[in-house]
Amino acid sequence: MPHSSPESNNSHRTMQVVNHVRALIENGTLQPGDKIPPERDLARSLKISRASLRTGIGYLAAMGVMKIRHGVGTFVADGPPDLGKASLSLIGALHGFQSWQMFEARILLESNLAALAAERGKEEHHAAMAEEVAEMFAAIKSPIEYLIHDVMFHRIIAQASGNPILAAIMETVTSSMYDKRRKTVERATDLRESAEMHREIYRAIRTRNTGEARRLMDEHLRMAQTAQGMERPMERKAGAPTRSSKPAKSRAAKP
Amino acid sequence: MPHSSPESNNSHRTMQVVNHVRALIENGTLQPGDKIPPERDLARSLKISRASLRTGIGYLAAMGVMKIRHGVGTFVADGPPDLGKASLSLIGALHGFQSWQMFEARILLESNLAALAAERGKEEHHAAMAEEVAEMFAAIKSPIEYLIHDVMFHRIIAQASGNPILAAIMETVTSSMYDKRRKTVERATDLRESAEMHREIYRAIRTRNTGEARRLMDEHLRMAQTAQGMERPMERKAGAPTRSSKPAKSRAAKP
DNA sequence: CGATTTTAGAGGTCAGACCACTTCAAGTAT
DNA sequence: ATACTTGAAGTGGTCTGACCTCTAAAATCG
Repeated sequence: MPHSSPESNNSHRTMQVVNHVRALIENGTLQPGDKIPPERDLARSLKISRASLRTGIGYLAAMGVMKIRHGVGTFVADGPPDLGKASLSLIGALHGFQSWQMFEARILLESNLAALAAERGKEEHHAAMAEEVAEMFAAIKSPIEYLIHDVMFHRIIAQASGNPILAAIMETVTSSMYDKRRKTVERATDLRESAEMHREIYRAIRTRNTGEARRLMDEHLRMAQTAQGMERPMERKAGAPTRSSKPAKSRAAKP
Repeated sequence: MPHSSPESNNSHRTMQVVNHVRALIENGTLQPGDKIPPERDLARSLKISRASLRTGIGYLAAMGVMKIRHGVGTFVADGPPDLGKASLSLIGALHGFQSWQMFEARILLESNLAALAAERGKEEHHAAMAEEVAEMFAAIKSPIEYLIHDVMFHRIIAQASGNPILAAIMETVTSSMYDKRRKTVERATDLRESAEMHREIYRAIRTRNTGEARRLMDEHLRMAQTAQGMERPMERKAGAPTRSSKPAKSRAAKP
């Protein structure tokens, strides 16, 4: 399974490291959670300076492919894939992303993910979801703990969708909203009602009612959005937009 | 407007650089396309070594926030935002993303984007789209050039959707498929038919027929998917999945 | 046996020299 | 004059090697 991928930018040595790791990952030598050799050793074996090696590793870490632990070692990332949690936040600042847009993206992604989960979810997923729902009801008194299971529930749905790419995207988007979500949950919204909704969503997915799953998830998230006061603002008639996003001058496709 | 964002990993100095840049971006001092000071100067002004500064800059570059040009300088990224074009490719290799999953994600995103574009698109977008459609018809004989306008057309729709986040995600996904798309287009599919479909999509969006826009985009992309033979494979009854994606737990690394 | 200290190993930072690429202006040939 | 060549300045890329900090596990002490 080839892939080429231009990887336009970056310097020679950096790419050398990235490609080396990529190769190891693709041929199965490196699996999620594995530890890679110490920088000094790896650098020597690749015939490059430790500094350059570090640049490459840093590049991979920035994209969430590697996890560096000071004093311990460098590992291949495991757990739910994401497109680099920090990126959305930075890119967002750069292009002036709005909260309601974040929510819109999340609603769109998750409602469709729920539909896919209803269509393809397996027993193991149903079981895991049921458990999280139960935990939510059990944690109605503890907002912090409730949120953990809430996140888990949505994550399981993403996995159940059978499309890890969409799951990764969702993970990236939701993790960017984690801070605000936490604050909201802490000032005690009606967790009981929230738990009920999750249960309904679970049921729709279990009974493979795709349409209902999508609808319920959509409703659930819109409610959460309202609770955080992040609805899309009124349409402005004219005048300067909050942040112009002009058609972007030429930008010819790559050669 | 604060933002916190945990940014779990990464070392002190790296974050120092990242946050410094982030601050400059957020307070408007740094805008897309701007050039930042030379490494030597910036390093001195931040009171850190050039090596550390470079680590931070590299981190930002990996996420697509900065663009480094050897011998020229380092700039804030401009053009359509993306979540780090390389990341999806790497993460994909790591988690065994399939081509059909990529396409499914793209179809889901773009069909909804088309619907949003139909709902919110402005005259400027309509005009730009019309132009690209015209260019496509004009380039029916030149696959390479056709593709450029094809990409542009979809990109404009993404902009017209009014949600830069979804647009950025789409950009990330589609750019990962660029290679294969190019190969396909080059072995001359019926470009005329393709152009016709784009025109229909354009019309649906212009007339603000959201449902039709979504349907047509969906149809258009499924057709493209079939042309590249990337449909979702038959459902397997039982046995081991191509790549298990179990709930993911511990992290253990064995020395 | 349990708490504390030591130590080995891994990543983080630093300093300064030198290499490679881009630009662009001065110089030279036609 | 015009066009090609050359060279210097500026900027990112890489290298070396020493030293710092953090973690985890082994050694030691109470």
